[in-house]
Amino acid sequence: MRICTFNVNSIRSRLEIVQNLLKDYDIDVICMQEIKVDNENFPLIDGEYQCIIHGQKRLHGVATCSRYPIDEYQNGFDGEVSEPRFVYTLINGVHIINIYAPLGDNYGERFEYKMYFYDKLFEYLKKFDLNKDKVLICGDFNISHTELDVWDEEIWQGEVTHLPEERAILSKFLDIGFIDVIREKFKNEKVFTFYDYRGAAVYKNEGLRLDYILVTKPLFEKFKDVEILTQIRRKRKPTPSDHVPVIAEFDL
DNA sequence: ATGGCGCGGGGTCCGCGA
Repeated sequence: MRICTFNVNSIRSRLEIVQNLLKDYDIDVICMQEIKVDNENFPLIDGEYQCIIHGQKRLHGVATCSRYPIDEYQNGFDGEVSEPRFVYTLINGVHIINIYAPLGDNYGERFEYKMYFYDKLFEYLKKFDLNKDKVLICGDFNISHTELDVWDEEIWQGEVTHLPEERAILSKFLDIGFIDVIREKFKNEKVFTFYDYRGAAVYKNEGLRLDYILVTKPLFEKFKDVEILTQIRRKRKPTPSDHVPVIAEFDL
């Protein structure tokens, strides 16, 4: 089973890239973030895939598309009426949570909303037995966990995505039993999943790792490999997203 | 590609992203 997470920065602008990705990398499930479209106008990516969409006009939005049957789903947290940033699906026995976390800011209103978002997520996780269930959380967390996740630790010290409270949230996922499969593979190596469009960041390797695939131990036992498709970000045509697709493979 | 941001809304700029 091959699961991809990809912040597409508009699905309508990235349709060709996504379609080629599904085909070239034999993807079973794709979790997309920042689709930037309402549910009605979400394009058909491939007739083989069924999509659970949580979108709105212009900003944010997530969608999970699968060529395996989707046995259960929920788009949006319980009672959530604000920004569309969450889709849950149950696919092939794996509880897949697709998130687009708010960016936040330096201790202003958006910082509070980011903390609120993660509170809601941890609340949602209480319905699972993390020691027994196969749970996968993936997406754009908008957090760079450690110095290995930023291209320049000094520059990013005290900046949004790398604030102590944000880094602590990522550590909390690990504390309650999740495993960061990218970090598991690239133990002491700087690897990035985001490069700002501005300032030629990708050509200078000035990246951040903001995207994660976190899995519980029962699923980690089936983990085979993870790939970060940086080459797609480096191409000029078709215009890439500022984020990089990441694919994890499981023996399921 | 020898450089350097891209997206959607209803637009010929603005707000947003990180």
